[in-house]
Amino acid sequence: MTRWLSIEEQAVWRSWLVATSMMRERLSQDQEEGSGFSVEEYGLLVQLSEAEGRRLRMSSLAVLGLYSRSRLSHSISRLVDKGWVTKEPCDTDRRGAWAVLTKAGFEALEAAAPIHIESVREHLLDPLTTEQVAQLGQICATIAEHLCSIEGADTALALRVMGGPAPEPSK
Amino acid sequence: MTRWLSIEEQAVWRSWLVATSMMRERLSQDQEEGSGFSVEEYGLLVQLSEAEGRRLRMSSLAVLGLYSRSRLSHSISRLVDKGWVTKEPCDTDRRGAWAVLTKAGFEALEAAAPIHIESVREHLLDPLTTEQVAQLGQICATIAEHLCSIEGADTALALRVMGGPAPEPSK
DNA sequence: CCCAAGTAGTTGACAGATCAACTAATAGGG
DNA sequence: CCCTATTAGTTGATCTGTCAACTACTTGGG
Repeated sequence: MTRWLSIEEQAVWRSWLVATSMMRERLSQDQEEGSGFSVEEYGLLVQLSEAEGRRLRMSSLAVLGLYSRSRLSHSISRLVDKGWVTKEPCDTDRRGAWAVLTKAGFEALEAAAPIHIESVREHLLDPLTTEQVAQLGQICATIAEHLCSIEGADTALALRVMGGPAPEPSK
Repeated sequence: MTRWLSIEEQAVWRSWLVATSMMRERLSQDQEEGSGFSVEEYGLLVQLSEAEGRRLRMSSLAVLGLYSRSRLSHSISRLVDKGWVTKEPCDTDRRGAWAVLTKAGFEALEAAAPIHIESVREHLLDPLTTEQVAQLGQICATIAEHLCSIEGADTALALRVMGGPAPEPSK
């Protein structure tokens, strides 16, 4: 027995679709015009830049960046080619590998950040009232938490930045 | 002079990123498991199904579905191969082409709809309070409208379903 | 009536993402 | 200590999306 969407719910859903997809596209566009990398790569570099020693194990980075292992592997290879990242073997687990942000990578990130931020402000935060921004934060956090609770436990790691202290890494 | 994001703003932005990307992924997964097509294809078929005569000119469909011409052309070819859609020449403009939903396409859509709806409810609507759903609708509509106003005029067409009567098509 | 400019749509080359299969190393129960 | 199950990461085939170039048709000014 399908519980169909009411007109209002449909409207909410469609505006969600339009807003998220247009926002994603606009961000990509702004980003790629200014800096040499895509929004996705930007996200990875940010994660690395915030990590201790500007390095993360591949699998942690995959979780934090919501990447599949395979996608990450391919992406990182490209970043290595561009010189933003290097890979180092892991002493304590010889299967493992560290992805390490290079100096050049960090500088590229610093250069790109203002463009990114400006785009976020202009297209997401500025058009909303302060109250709406707060509501949006609450709403997205709820949705994200709900989705995390469904998936594997450690996906929740991706939320660690979203408030509260960082949970202990799972390994 | 970059106006950096406050901690709270950062949290909002990141939860937006996580929520939108996880939501998209989950929806794809639920969808593809049950029906034979992707969320994107689903969107196109819905647009066709709602149009008069279950047909749309390629360019209108591109606007409504937020597709580039090229992407649409490729996607429609695939849908034609699968038998969900056919293409018909346009009498009044011999450059033009109609994308027409087939009977099989409509049936596939009907079969997929409950899965789609269920996923939207479960992951987006249900975890939120009624009030939050309303807020989210308002927020997304604002963002979408803002983005539309930046881009070309006719992108606004994509919003026609979001409430209010349909504006006159631009041509 | 003609010609330039614009529009509709397609195409093919390329970049990025997904998927399944693979190697290599660790972990843990007997 | 071994043997299986699990985890880390990579690879290559395939699919989808993007971009720029292209054909074909329409439109509107002179």
